Amino acid sequence: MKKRLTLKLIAKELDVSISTVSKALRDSAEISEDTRQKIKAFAKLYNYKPNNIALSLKNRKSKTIGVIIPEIVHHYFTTVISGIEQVANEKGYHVIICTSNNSFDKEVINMEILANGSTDGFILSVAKETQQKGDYHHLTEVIEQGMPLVMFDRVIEEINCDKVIIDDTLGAKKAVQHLINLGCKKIGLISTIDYVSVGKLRTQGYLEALSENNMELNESLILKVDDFDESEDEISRFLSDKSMDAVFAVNEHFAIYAIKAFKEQGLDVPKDVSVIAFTDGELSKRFIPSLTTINQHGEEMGAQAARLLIRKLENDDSEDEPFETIIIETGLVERNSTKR
Amino acid sequence: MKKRLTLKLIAKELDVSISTVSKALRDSAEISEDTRQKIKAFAKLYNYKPNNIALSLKNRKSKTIGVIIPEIVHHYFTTVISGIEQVANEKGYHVIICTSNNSFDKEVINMEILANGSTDGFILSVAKETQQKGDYHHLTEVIEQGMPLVMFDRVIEEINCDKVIIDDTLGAKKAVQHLINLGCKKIGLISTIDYVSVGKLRTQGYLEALSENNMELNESLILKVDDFDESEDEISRFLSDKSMDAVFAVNEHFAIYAIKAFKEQGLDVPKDVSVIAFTDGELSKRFIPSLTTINQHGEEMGAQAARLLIRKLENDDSEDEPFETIIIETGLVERNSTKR
DNA sequence: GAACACTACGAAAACGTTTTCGTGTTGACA
DNA sequence: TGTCAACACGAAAACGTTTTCGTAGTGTTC
Repeated sequence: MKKRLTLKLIAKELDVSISTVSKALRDSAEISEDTRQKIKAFAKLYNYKPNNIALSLKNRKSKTIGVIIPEIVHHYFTTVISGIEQVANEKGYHVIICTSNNSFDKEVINMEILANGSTDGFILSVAKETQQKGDYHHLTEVIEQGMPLVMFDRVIEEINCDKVIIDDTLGAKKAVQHLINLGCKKIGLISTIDYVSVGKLRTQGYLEALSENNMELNESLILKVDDFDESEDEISRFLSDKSMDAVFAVNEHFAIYAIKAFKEQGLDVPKDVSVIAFTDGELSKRFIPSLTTINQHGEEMGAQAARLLIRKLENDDSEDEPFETIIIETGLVERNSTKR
Repeated sequence: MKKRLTLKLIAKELDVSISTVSKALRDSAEISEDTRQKIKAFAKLYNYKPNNIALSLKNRKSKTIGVIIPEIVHHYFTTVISGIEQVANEKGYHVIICTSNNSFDKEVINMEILANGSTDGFILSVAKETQQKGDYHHLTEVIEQGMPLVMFDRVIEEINCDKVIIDDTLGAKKAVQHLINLGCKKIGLISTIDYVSVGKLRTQGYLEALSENNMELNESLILKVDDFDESEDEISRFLSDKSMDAVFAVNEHFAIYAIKAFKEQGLDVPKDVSVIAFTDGELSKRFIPSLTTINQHGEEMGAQAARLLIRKLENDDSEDEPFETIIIETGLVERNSTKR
């Protein structure tokens, strides 16, 4: 097992001082051409690489971004991470990822650990439990310590920091407007209960689209799924006697259950009924029929979040710079679950 | 912006020496009950947390595991990460994730950066390009430096280190055996070209299953997909005139294309033909019909890899301990794409 | 009262860097 | 010959810890 080369070792070997070695390697003018060459040659030969930890301690920055997400086994979050990683690496940062598993405690602990020097700033999507609990002390604490924080997707209004979100309401409106443009008259909504913020916002988009088109609101066409595990049955029952010509679902899974239910009723998607979903994942692409969806552009969201964070990190007087909220445009991806 | 509390600051505030503070906080018997209480109270009040970077430098360990994977937007890898994270966190480690994007260069760079103190060891699934190139100098280098390395999934035979893999051949055999048990006589195979190792191994499992059951090998029932992007058409053509009663596909996507093609031929899955896939992902669960699959147990693979790595990290004389290769059992998940 | 053992604390080194400042050696110049 | 600047380098502090060792001060023992 070879020992890692340090400045000290090089200095001893070449019979100069540590400072000389350090300066030579950084091309300081203080060092003569001769010794500089000698030292650099030696360092290269034995593959010297400075110790990141020592540098971090010295510079009081780790060049590392901490990312905390509710869960990693989730296509959308991986696209966000992918976006974060790309711009982070480009700018010489690396990325530590922790999952909170939607647990408040784990979120707090992860933040505390990473805040103790491991990380220069955070990119975070809060855990469901945190949202419900309304306890944000861990967030305010890191902010008070001067660590920049960027929240994305699931953000907390009250916290004063940079944010990157999508316009859920507008996205939902887009989806429903698309259905209306196709000539659909009786459009159902499959959403989640309102305390899940996205459920609420997307429901609002649905309502706005209807009202803007002077279409009557029919409450019986709205389902708010309570228990995810029971959703398949719930949806099937909900769809059984409504004779809709279109459905907007707030996620892929609900859309697929809807299609399944329609099939069982002998209805064809998209001939008899159109289905559109929020969230564009692997499932949407491959399903038969493939799903028309609203794309959340996760990768761009990650990229923007990283850019925002790094800007704060590299700007010394960022203190008094105002916080930004970037809204990522959603996109309509037309596929085969809606008629043309 | 509050400044972070350090031992030095506490010492100054309480008019004792830094060493006294350090010792008091670690409950050293050298310190009198009185001062110990006083210091601990103060530290708690102002929420002192030791600086991880300083500890890393001092202890020459970072308590961090570096994970390098080919891509993160991939359900299987996220399950592995999830497993790694669970056992890592449990044992007080955190996890840095980097993606190589299947690029050799990025894999090398990531390893070099992380190896400079940021990380105590690696868990790695090599990039495709690395596999093709056959250049493993970055792997041997970190090993020589005494950093433990655990490879998973896509491993390199020649590298001497701990490994966690699944038995692709056995898994494939299981799948085909299942089809045979169901009474299928004419079983097709949709695989990848042989230089993708999993394609080769799974093909071998298919062959073994046939021969063990004394079934004749019919080369025309084997498709080796060359170009992933063209695979849909390729599969559709391949399936058009073979009148098989079952197909084993080496991944979800191929299986789905197969089902699509059968449908277009007017065949029903699973009534007329059974389809089974390797890799159990989101897609398999939700597709209609849902897919019978071979599950690779990614989470367990990650957990085992982490356990292996941490054992090496915590064992001082791990030098001469032999390397292990753990084989994760594959499981058969019966769903609706195979008849009962 | 001398010798000794505790007790409770502080000084300093170490981890691997960077950077400021000090200094010995040259050569030029008056 | 004395003064001074330029050059090339080294010593030391600093980042925040832990740990070893040294040592005042106190109390015990014969």
